[in-house]
Amino acid sequence: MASHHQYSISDLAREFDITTRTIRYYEESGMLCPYRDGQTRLYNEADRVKLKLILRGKRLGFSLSESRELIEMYDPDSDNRHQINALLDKIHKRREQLEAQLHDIQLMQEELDEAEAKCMEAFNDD
Amino acid sequence: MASHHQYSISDLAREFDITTRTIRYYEESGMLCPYRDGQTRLYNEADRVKLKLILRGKRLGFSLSESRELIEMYDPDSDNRHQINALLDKIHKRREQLEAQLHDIQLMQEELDEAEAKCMEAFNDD
DNA sequence: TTGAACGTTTACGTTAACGTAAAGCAGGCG
DNA sequence: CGCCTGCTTTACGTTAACGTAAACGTTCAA
Repeated sequence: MASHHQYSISDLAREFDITTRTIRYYEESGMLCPYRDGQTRLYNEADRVKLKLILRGKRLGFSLSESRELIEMYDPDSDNRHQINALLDKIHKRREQLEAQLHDIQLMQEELDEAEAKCMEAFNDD
Repeated sequence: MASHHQYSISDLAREFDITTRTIRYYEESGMLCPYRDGQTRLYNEADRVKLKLILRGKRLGFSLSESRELIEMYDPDSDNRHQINALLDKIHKRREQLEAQLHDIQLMQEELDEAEAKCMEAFNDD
């Protein structure tokens, strides 16, 4: 059912507005392992999604290794109970972090409201 | 109206769970300039709030200089229209960033729900 | 009075996340 | 054929945000 797209490294670089160096660096760090046609890297849809997740993690302030942990949760290689419990624990902690972050964002948004109002006010005082 | 508290550098370090080096580094970067009693730094409530803002910015994935920009918006030194317009522009852009970030968080929360469900499922399959 | 417990400065070290430059191979085109 | 475009590798450089160590000055309780 479709979506057997192939992407070159610069296709992805263009789409996500990053450099090819960045993509290769993510591969160096073991976060991507594209198929090779000879020397040339060929990326499929799964690779593309992974890259997207990495970049979203980055926007959320996660380090690469933190993002890797998150992404590894979706890999179907969890085989024993101990692993699964560790994963559930990670999920729980991550969720707490996100909620704290949500709170931070709400606070900052309120303050942006105030700051904006203050600017407007200063604008009318002449 | 009180709140003329004084804090030592390690008071703040303890409260926010960071090192004194970190606090001094923020001063080096021009984000804090505490009162001095001789050589010794003495921080007041305003300094404490500033530090809190810096750390919140950090949790939100902002660099120090980005946080500085945000904090400077609250300093009452904006004197001309050009400045104010620039500030309003910054506020607008920051708000867009925050909304994108909110979206990212929501997505990630949904995925955490799914991941958790998947784990639970694997847990029941025995 | 001495020795912890706090503070200070100066200065070099470290890590993550790339940037950048050099040198080279593969394919298409005028 | 020569050149351009796009890919590759290797490898050293860079910046932010501190860590860490050395050497020194207070203060205060035993």
